Amino acid sequence: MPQVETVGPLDESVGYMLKRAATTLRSALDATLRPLDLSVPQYACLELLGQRSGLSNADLARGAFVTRQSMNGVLRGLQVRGLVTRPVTAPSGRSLPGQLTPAGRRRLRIASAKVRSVEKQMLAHFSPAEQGRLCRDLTACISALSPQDVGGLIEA
Amino acid sequence: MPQVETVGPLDESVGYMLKRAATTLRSALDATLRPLDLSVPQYACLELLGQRSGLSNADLARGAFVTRQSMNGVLRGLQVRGLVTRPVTAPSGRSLPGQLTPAGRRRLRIASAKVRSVEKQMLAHFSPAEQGRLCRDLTACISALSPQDVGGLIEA
DNA sequence: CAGATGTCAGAAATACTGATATGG
DNA sequence: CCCATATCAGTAGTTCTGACATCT
Repeated sequence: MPQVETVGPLDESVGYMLKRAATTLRSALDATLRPLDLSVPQYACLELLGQRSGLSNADLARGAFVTRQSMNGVLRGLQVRGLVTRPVTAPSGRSLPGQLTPAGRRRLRIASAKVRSVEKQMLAHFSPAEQGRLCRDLTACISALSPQDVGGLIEA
Repeated sequence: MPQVETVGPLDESVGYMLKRAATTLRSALDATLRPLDLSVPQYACLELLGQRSGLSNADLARGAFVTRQSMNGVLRGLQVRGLVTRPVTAPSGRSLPGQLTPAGRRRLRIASAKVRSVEKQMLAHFSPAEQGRLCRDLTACISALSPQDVGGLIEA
């Protein structure tokens, strides 16, 4: 049983390790949020609304890395449970600004603490400086792959 | 239009940036592999078999971060297209060791080059030393969250 | 007009759960 | 007996694609 844990070229691939790390974190978050009856996208939605009230469905979808359709379902679930409210008619344009209810705020506070605890465990052996460095490294990876910065060829 | 790109607490969350980076990379890989008629899991499967011939379906599923059921479908697709072969009867136990066909090896060579190119773009502004450091950082994140290393509480 | 949004629909891939059977 | 494997089935959530209407 090779276990695939063998040291090979893939273990030196940043892309592969990036995927592994993201998958591992996702699993840990799933397990942590399950007792709160929240999926990761649902938690992300609450967190986004907690940090900026009035975000639309499309805003939340981008922020949670899901499609508008999926976020629509997520929002419906949160509304049914009374954690989020959205006006039935758009105050301007077509966007429906979402908002946390008091219950939503309470649930978010608990979930947020558990999520921070998982992140703390993940970064247990990192100094604050190293955490900031890792964050900047990841940001650099993102911008280097972003469409507007195809400058890899232009500003080479 | 808030755009969600605003600088907020989430931008300092390693977990959030990890997810963003993984999503961005996934999109870039999707676009790169599309012309080759390969999905990311399919490419991962070929890459794994290229580096270690004879991996079973379960091995490949673990290596590509998908369930055994999904990898089963992936493998079927690759077999139908003549890129991978698997024996119909297990030589020992129940595992069916997969293997690349000559056509599979050719396809992998092309795909692997394109994937490396994407990774190179992602790490354009990283020195080799910084790449190694990022890889080690990600590895540290993974092991800190892994079940066997719940030592966060034990070796605290 | 272009662009963003909300919404609907269908096809496809995937995950999750549970169950079965086989082999080490 | 325990564990890993392969496989099948059903349910659900997600993505992708395309389309349409509304509003700025």
